Amino acid sequence: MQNKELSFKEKVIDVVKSIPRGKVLNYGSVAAISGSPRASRQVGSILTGISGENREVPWWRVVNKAGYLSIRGKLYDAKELQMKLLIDEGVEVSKDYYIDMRKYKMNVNFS
DNA sequence: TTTCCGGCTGATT
DNA sequence: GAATCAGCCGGAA
Repeated sequence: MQNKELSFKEKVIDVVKSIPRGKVLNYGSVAAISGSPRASRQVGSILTGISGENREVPWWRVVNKAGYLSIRGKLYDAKELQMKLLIDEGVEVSKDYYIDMRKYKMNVNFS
């Protein structure tokens, strides 16, 4: 462990854990807060590693900008779980896996 | 170090 | 909001 600071992966996890219940955040914002506004894809890749194994991180509150549950590949089955969890928190999710993030997206403030 | 891949984003349409 | 194209970025092999 040579990095004095948290790795990008750790930062992303920390940000996702800070997302309040009933709110959602897009990958771009999480990536930006983590230090790389263009590394949105990495965020998704990292979330893949915590989903199914780590329940302390509300990865289901992270969606893409279009409000779509962008889960693909391995987590394809988790897509239904994500929708269920979001609805349980009060977030409206369409049967087509789309979220009204215009109302549920968390306000990110750049200090 | 180079190469590849991936839960994306922005600009257009 | 939805579909298509091209560009970015970090981690693993």
